[in-house]
Amino acid sequence: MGMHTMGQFVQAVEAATNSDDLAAAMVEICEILGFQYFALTHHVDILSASGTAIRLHNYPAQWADYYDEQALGISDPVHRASHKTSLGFPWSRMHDLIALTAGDRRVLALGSEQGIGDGFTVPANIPGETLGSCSFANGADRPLPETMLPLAQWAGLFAFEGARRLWSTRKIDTEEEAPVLTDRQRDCILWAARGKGDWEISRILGLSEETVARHIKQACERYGVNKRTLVAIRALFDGTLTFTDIFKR
Amino acid sequence: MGMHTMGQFVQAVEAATNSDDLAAAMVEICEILGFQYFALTHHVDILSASGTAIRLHNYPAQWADYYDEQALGISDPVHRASHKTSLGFPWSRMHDLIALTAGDRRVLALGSEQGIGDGFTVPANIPGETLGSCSFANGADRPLPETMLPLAQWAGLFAFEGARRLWSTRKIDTEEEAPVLTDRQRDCILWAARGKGDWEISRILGLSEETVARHIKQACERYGVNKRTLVAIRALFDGTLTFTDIFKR
DNA sequence: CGGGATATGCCGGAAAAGGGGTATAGTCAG
DNA sequence: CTGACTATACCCCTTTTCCGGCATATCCCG
Repeated sequence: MGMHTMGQFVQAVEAATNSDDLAAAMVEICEILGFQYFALTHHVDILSASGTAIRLHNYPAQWADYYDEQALGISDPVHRASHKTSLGFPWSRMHDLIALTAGDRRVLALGSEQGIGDGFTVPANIPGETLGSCSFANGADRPLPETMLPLAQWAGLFAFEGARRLWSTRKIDTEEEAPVLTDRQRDCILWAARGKGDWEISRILGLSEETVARHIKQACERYGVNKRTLVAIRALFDGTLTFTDIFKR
Repeated sequence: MGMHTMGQFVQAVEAATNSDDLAAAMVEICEILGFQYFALTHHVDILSASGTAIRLHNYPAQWADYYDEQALGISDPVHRASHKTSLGFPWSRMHDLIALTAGDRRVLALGSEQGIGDGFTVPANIPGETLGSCSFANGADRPLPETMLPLAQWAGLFAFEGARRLWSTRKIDTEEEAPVLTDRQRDCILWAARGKGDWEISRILGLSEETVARHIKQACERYGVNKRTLVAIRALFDGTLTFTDIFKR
């Protein structure tokens, strides 16, 4: 196969002006890659996020309905796994990424009954944005097209970018930007995230307790939140802090 | 070309037991894809993050030294752009992602003088982890191998995953078993992570304020911590909560 | 049945965090 | 040089959180 057909996919996605165009391109690329189904989605409870969240798929209607009713979008093991890596993964390897609960296995078994067997999910993680992914899947009787997975990785991300454009999720043109903390603010939030109180932090950083409180307060203002718990989580989410920062040493 | 050579790359990366093995595999895949240089890196100031951060490249030494001295790892326009997307991008398209400052152009021009012309960068963003990327580049006289970019996307991510394994970025969670929270404890921690106070949570869940405080207190005990900020972060880290849970609308 | 875990309520004091000002000094870009 | 931003420090006051203990009702499991 080749780059030729991929070129057509690129053109189709870039030319898409609505979700139907994008869906058509996805159906074609599925054909080429050797998949029956695709699902391009933000990881949210779609019923409560109607409209604003990316959501495009050609799964069997019955499965999609059940999925929405149960609000699986927020607990789906496939989605959880996609938060642990940036590389696409076959569903059969999910247990390398997350611990599967009994409920997870039930969901997977149920999907299998509904005609969704093995699949390949491409994470689409962007710091500070709603997490998303593009999944490709086949019926239980049809194996994954192993050799196509590298191209599926690319096609999935390219399609997700196309969806972001269509849903106007990209923030470059808008004025709102991810808050940037000063070094001191970040230091203080880091120690707060480690569970230290203001007084402890002041000893660690050699500041007065008041100054620590001030830095944390101002960090909260930048994120537009009013609790240090939330500022720490937001900083974690957009990459200002990382788990390794917090737990190391 | 094909999947055959990609298969060898997969084997080489998976078999790698140290960074030299990985570097050798990268050199080979660069050859195949049509690039001279690669850079697999966490986006940090490498001089102050010695040892723990992923960092592997075959850039000209002179450029790398300059880069480190100036601590470009944290302000590099290529890195900033890679925080805005999950899809690999040619450097010539960077301005679609971020606004390039005068300083950015200076860095790019300087790189060009040092033998780094156009390149292709694959973002590797994972929530809660240090942001990273894998870049492929050529000298100024050599154009990007356009048709290879989809495979470069995959190879870059695969290599980054290999690097994460070698640098043991994912190992922290195997130390101790994650405490299990009761449903109510989890509910309360979830709302606390969303920045709600006990009184608000009590209204949301239909409990008394005291009971909410009690659940949170007991959740803290299970994690062996003494602050709600830390319990929320620990729960996020071990998957008891997810960013999607917290930010879902 | 009895023990353990869970969920719920309440009290009170000590400590911490949130929200409002004010002020000085340094840095850096325009 | 000026103005914006940063880092530092202090004050006051209110609200929230933390910590101890106490008490009841449910449910499941052996």
